[in-house]
Amino acid sequence: MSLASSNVKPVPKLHAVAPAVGAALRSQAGRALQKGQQTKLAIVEAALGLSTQIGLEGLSIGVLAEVTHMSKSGVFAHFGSREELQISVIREYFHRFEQEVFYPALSVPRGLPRVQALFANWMKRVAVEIQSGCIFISGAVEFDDRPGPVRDALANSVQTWLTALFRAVVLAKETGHLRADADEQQMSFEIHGLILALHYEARFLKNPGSIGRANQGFENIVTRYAAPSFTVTPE
Amino acid sequence: MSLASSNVKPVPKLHAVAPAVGAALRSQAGRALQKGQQTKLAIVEAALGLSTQIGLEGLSIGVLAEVTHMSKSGVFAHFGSREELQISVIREYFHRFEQEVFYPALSVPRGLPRVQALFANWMKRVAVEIQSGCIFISGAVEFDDRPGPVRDALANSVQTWLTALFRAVVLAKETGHLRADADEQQMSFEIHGLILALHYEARFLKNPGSIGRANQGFENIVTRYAAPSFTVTPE
DNA sequence: TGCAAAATAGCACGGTCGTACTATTTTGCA
DNA sequence: TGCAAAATAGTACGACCGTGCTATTTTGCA
Repeated sequence: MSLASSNVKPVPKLHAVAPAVGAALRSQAGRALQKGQQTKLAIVEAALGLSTQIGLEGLSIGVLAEVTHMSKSGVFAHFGSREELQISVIREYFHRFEQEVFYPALSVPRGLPRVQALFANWMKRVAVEIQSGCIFISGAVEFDDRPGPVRDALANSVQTWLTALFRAVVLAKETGHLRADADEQQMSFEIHGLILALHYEARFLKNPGSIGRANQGFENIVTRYAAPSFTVTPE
Repeated sequence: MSLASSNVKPVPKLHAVAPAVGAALRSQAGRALQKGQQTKLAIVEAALGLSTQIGLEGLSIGVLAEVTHMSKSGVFAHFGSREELQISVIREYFHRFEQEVFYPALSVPRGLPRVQALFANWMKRVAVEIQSGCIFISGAVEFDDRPGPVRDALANSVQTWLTALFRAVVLAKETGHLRADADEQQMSFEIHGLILALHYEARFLKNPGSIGRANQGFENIVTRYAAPSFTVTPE
C-alpha cells in the first residue's frame, strides 16, 4: 500500500523531444545515466532547501546555480523548464513526507492508535518546519488560483496525504474505536486545522506554546470522537 | 475601544524628506490635499484587489499602473517605495477587517454570544475570501522569514485581531459562560485552526463542504468549552 | 486670473529573470 | 584507448522589475 495508491501520474520526460530522432537510438534502454542523475539529485536537494524557505515561486535558477556551484544553463538543462524543476521539488518533498510521516505509522495497529501515530509523526515534522517552512502550506497559497501543472502536482500530493489520513480515520471507526456517529471528514478537517494553526502561529507569529496547543487540541478531538469503550492512552 | 487599542504605530510619511527644506512651508497645516489623496485611495483599492489574488509579493507597480490607467512613476510617487505601498495595502485591509468582523460584534452582549458573533462575521468574510484570497494568510506565508517593515505591519495587524478574539474569549469566561477550567488561549487557537483549514481546503483544494465543517467545528468547540449552565443557542 | 505647488508623466538605468542557441568538457562503453 | 553521447558551460536576448531624475500638466488658493 502506498500513500498515493493510485494516481501520481508520471510527469512526461523533460526537455527531450528526442535529439534528432533519426539518430542512433542504440543507447535507448541501457541505463546510461549516472553522473547526470547524481547531480540532478543534488540540485533537487538544494532546490528543496530553498523552496521550503522562500517558496516554490521564490525559487530561481540563478540562485540555485550559485548554491550548487554550477552555471545557470547547467542547472537548467536537467529540467528543461522552471516548472519542471518545481514539480521535481514537489515530488521529492512528497516522497520524504511519505517516508517520515506515513509509512512509519503503518506498523502501528490500525484504528485510533494509527491515527494518533500519524498525527504524532506529522507533528514531529512540523516542529522542524516551523524553522524551515512547509511546501504544502506555502505552495497552497502561491498556487491557489494559478492553474497549471505545478498546481496540479501540488494539489495532488496534498490531497493524497489528506486522503490517507482520512482513510485511517475511517478505519478507526470501522474498528470500533470511534463513536458510531463520528464524521470522519469532520475529524480529519479539524486535525488539519490544528496543524495549520500551529504552523501559522509558531512560524509567522512566533507565539510560544503553539506546539503544546496543537497537541492539546488533538487530545480534545480524540476525546470527542473516541468511542466510550476506547480508553485514551496518554503517551 | 478599537481593535488595535494601542499600538498601530503611525508609519512615517512616505517619500517626503521635505522638498528643499528651506522652501515655503506656508501650506504646511492647511489640508491642501484633495486630488492626490483621492487617486491614492483609488490606487490602494486596486492594489488591494491585486494583492488578495496574487499576494503582496506579486504586487507590481507596473501592473498597478496599467490597472489604474496611470504611469508607473505616477503611481510610484504616491508611496515612494514598494514596501510603503504594501504597508498601505495592509493597513487598508486591516481597516476593512475591523469594520466587517470586529465592530459589528461589539453590539452583541459580551460573553459567548459575542464570541459566536465574531466567528460568524469572520466566516462571512472568509466565505468571500475563498474566491478572492486573504492577505493575512498569504502574507503570513510570504513573510514568515523575511524581516522588515512589511512583515512587522502584517504581524502587528494579525496579532491585534487574534488578541481581540482572545479577549472576547476571556470575557466569556469571566461572564461565566465557559467552564472554569477552560483555557482561553487554547480555545482561540482551535478557532483559528478552523478558519485556516477552511481557507486551505476550500480555496486551494476546492473541497466542497468545507464551510459546513468549519461551522460544525466551531459548534464542537463551543460544546466543549461552554459551561453546563450555558445553553447553546443554535442560530 | 495668475502662479506656486502638487500631481502626474516620460525616460533611462541597472538588475534579475527564464530560456534559446552554441561551444566545450566530461563521461563511460566498444 | 578512442569516440559518440551525455553533461556542463558560455553567451545573448527580451521581458519585467523598482526607482532615480527631469519634464509637463493639473490643481487650488491669493
